[in-house]
Amino acid sequence: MSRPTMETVAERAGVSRALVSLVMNNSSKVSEAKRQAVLRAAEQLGYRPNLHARNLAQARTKTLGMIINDIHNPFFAEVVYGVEAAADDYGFDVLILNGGRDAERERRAVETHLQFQVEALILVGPKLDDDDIIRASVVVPTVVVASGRDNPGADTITTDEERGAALAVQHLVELGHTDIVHIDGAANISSRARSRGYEKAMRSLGLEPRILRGGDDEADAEAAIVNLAETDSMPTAIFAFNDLVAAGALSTLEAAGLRVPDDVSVVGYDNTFIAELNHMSLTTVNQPRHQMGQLAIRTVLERIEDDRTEPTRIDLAPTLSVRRSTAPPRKA
Amino acid sequence: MSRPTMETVAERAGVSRALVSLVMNNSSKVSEAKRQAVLRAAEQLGYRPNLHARNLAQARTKTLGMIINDIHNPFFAEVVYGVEAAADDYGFDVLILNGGRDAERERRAVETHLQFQVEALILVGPKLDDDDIIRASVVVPTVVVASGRDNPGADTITTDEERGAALAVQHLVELGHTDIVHIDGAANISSRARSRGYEKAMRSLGLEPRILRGGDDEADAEAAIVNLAETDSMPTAIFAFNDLVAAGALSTLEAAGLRVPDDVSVVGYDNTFIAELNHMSLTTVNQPRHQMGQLAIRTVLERIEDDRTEPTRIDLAPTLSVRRSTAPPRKA
DNA sequence: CAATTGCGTTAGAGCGCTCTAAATCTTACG
DNA sequence: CGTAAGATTTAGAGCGCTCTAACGCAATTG
Repeated sequence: MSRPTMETVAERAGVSRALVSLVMNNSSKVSEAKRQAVLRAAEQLGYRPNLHARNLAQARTKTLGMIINDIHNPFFAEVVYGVEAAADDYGFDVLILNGGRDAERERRAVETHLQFQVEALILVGPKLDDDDIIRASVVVPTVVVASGRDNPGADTITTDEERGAALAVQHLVELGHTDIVHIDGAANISSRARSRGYEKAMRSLGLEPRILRGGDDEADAEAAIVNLAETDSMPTAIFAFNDLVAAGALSTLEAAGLRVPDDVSVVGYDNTFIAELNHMSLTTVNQPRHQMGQLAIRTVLERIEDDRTEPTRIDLAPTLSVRRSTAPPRKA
Repeated sequence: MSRPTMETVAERAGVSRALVSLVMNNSSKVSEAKRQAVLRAAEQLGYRPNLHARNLAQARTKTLGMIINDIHNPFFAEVVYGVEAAADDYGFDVLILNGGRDAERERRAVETHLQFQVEALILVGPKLDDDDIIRASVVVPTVVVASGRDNPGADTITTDEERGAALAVQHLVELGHTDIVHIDGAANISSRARSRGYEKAMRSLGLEPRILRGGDDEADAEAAIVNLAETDSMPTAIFAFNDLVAAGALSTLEAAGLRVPDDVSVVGYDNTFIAELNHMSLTTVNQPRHQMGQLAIRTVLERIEDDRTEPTRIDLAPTLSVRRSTAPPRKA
């Protein structure tokens, strides 16, 4: 037997459907007596408002759609918490769909969200290309978080990744390193900015940049370092594209008999869970993820409620989390 | 200006609303000419069906609600992928809500899902208590994944955690260990079964169990091991409640000058991302998470489509993933 | 005491869609 | 050429809710 409706509750409480509606939206213009009667009836029947009906009638949903690049990645989880905290404050529900590291899946997720009439779209580290994002942002306010680039049409929340890379270089140089290699993120979306930041920082300090092609996992790091050991000289410090690559560097270096940080210092990027593990204890560049999530909501709400129309771009400052994977070079 | 509706599309295509509906549900009884006309009109207008209206009219949503204990935890991510893959196969959308390690939040998430009229609830590692789960399962088919216990009213997908613990013990004993300590999960939901498995396995092999109070993070492991070093004797092997505790053990042991696995072997549980990192390379008990997710969907669909009513309980077999954190004891 | 005010309540239309039953149009056949 | 059988198409009710306008009634006022 199907779920009770407002009609059912109204009957049981001996009032009209409209009155039940008022109670459910706790309107002030309902007598205490009737309010109680309605609440009691609802309770007894296990009544729950049907959001679909409400959304239809109200022509708004108070719902936001979020798409996460990959739930596997704890980097994004922190952003999600920021988003949820802020959305709660404003009384919005957040529906999460998993992109699964696949642009096609993300495209379908956008479609699903739009069909659910979400009032805004929050894309966390999207794989989508500019056209996809433009197409979405025409329909509904869209904010892109942590994509590492500008997104036409949409609002953007990023951190300054060039600056993040510069922080890493500075830290190593201050420790006394001069021979610092960068393992980049290959085709990864943020790779460009980080490499550029590394290169600029090195040059501005009068050092020669050395960039190796990496990727975004441990194996990529291994390949890069093996290559380094065989055909090139081993540097005193490595700045990796992200924490996972840094982790790969750690194990590959130790397998080669080199100690971190005694022989080689390693810096990661993102300050994920991995970096925090005592056993890894990676010095790494931190992005204020929670804050990024919160700002995403604020930004998007400015469009919904205050109908702002010009795109916004917020670029936050990264910081460095120093741990035990960096130290002065041996022969310094 | 608001989004186009079926009415708009119908007008533009010069047909009735009903016909547009047929096309949108790609019914076979529509002439090719009209189908094209409708599709073209829809395309031009950027029409998207309104799911709320559809759900209302159909009195079903083809949507499942999933609640994840904590998106931070990559253990659950794999389950999510299993769930999504299976749901895709059956044409269901899966809405994800984050429990945030908080029973109250989960309760609200259940409520939200029910108001969205989801056809089933998938609870992954829920914090909810039995009553909450019963309450939910009365309204809608509910399946609990990886809760480590039976859940009245709901279907359950678990792995045999006692057996998992036994696998760990067996492995260590086969390597030659006899002095094996277990650091438990304290109040953690799965702690009981794992400890029991450890204890039984030890006794059945004629060994004396030693259980230390742990917890579920690195610090808990550290406390336990410091305690071990100071007031008790160091064993040759440690079986930790989970991978994170094992990671804590790793770093604490090394900080104390002990080498893993040369001096002490360490086994974790869950085969998370951490265990896989080369630099950790933890031997650990693996749960078939992807499969658990898939089975969750199958199970719940049996209720929705084949209206099964008796509760199901599926208990999968864990396996052991042997890596480099275990080896024969030094003096063997 | 009739008229006014205001509070609490309700009737009824409408949100965008599906679905049944009925209408219309083709086509085929005697 | 008339008619039955299909094939397409459409009208219209209804899903559960909100919202506007109006209603009933008691309290207030001149």
